[in-house]
Amino acid sequence: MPVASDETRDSGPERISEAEYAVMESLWERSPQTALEICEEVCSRRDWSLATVKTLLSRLVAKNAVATEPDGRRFLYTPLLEKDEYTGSESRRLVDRLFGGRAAPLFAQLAEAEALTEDDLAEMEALLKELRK
Amino acid sequence: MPVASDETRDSGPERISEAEYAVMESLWERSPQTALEICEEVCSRRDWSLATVKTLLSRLVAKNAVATEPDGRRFLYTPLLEKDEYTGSESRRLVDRLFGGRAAPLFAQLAEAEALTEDDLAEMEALLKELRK
DNA sequence: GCATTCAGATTACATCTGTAGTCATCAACT
DNA sequence: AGTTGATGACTACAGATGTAATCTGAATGC
Repeated sequence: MPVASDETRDSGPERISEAEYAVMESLWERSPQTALEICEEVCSRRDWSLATVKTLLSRLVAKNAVATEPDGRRFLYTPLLEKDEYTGSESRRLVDRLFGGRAAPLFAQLAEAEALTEDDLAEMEALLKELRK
Repeated sequence: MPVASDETRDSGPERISEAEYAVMESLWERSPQTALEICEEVCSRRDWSLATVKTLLSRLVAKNAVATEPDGRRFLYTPLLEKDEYTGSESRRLVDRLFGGRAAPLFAQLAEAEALTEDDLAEMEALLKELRK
């Protein structure tokens, strides 16, 4: 029997690192963008060089998190990974890892740390009411 | 003016990695414990060798997250970093990074992902009521 | 007292991450 | 057409992490 055509496995979306996330944020804000445009937005904030952004972009492309489209001799980058998809899976990871999958203790934790604003409370109340309907 | 006595800086508790966290979990569950006892609890679950646990323990000691106390020729390990301290700071990190410091969108996210159980909802309602008093 | 054994300490090593520098290429300007 | 500048590709390199194997010294069994 022939060797199965491997190397096509996806094994779930690869995780993206914190630095890579900064690049994604820029792309979620506006896309497509060139490497230079992204750098203009994030390089000063993070004190990065353009080269750093380019490296992060190629890693993101390798991870299938952003797509490239040629535009003359440069590339336009577009996010493939959606922001909600990312924040959702990271949030679930945290809840699973730290709170055994239960969200309530996380909430209690944030309350104790006084990390909940008045607005948060109001929004969450509204959300709860909505979920209960 | 003399050079400030540096090298005593703490610069905040060092972050602990995911593998290290597994060891901390065991110690939070019960402490003090020996390296072997910890391994008995986590090695099978994570498919680790005792050597791995020992490495992680020394890194945790270096990071000031656990304390050692000699017991004959081996050590008893005790957590220095409290569980709440850790989960609290990790939770805040996530909220800051992904949701601009606002907790409400995190809950919206979890709700959308159907990561909220009935119990969670009830507990959160109770907690909200409590916070509002 | 000497061999065995059981710690912790030291060393190993591949991968991932942060952060760039350098190379090769292609278009554009003079 | 040759030089210059802009771009992505390739290379670099240190520190963190995952995952151990090996070394070393002390306790213990004869």
